[in-house]
Amino acid sequence: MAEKLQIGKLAEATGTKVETIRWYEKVGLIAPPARTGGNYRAYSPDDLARLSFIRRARDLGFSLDQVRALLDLATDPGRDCGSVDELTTGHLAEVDRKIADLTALRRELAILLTSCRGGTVSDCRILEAFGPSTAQAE
Amino acid sequence: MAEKLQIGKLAEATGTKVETIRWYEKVGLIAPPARTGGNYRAYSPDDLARLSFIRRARDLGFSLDQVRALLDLATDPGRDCGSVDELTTGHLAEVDRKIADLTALRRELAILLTSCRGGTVSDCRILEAFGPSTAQAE
DNA sequence: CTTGACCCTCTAGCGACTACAGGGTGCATA
DNA sequence: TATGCACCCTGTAGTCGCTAGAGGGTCAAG
Repeated sequence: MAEKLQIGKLAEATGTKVETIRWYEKVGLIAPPARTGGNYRAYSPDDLARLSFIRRARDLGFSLDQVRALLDLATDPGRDCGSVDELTTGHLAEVDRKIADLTALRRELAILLTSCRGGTVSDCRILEAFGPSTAQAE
Repeated sequence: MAEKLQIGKLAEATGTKVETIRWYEKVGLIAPPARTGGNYRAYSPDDLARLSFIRRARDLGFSLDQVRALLDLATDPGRDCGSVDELTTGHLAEVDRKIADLTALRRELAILLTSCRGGTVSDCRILEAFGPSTAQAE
């Protein structure tokens, strides 16, 4: 048997919080590990590899459902690699869409900011841009 | 007295879902409106203006807490406009950070994709990039 | 008098965690 | 042996900004 890791060590090794690991177990992303006599979770190097995979995919912005799909693909070596490419391409498109949205937002905010010349709220051009009648009693 | 709006009309006029309006009321973003005999919410044009303000700010990506702050500022005409500028500047910086993060992500994903040459999962370069030992039994 | 569109309250769910509260374990040190 | 401390356990509730549903009431038209 290979050496076992306590949850804290696994957390440290993968840059994950302990609670997050327990949560991944709860939602079925990692299997419930063996337990010690004192009921501590005891993880194997395989668990370390799986969690590293998960974290890497999460860092790349994949959702947990997408991670699940990637794990399924990864554990089935005969499967067509095209599915992985597809998933990644879809995710890339999503990221592109978010960047475009944020860039449009950024432009609007920048325009708003150029209109601020100080003074009081009553003649604030930023607030003006928010609606026809901004000031209103509570 | 000005004409009153039912919640559905207010929703339509502001592009908001009915449930969202009730939720804004619950979290104190808009005041509980008058009620009709049948216990229906009856909104004034002032409410319409306030909700429009809220939606506009939300569309610009401000959080509800930030919207609350903006509303507080907007209802206090003597206040220094600089606070509004500050809030907006901070938000813009946040948006810039998100764009930078997503752009870095995008680059990584694009690199990953160029490495896919088809074939089976066992020699998939994308999955390889996810960890030292990707394939693992459940 | 019934149909249908609208409204009401209350509760639970989404994603992906995070943060307790209230306890047990294991090891070192006095 | 006692005690302190770091670590672990379970379970629940909170975060953000809604969204969806159950189970009912209101109102105007046909």
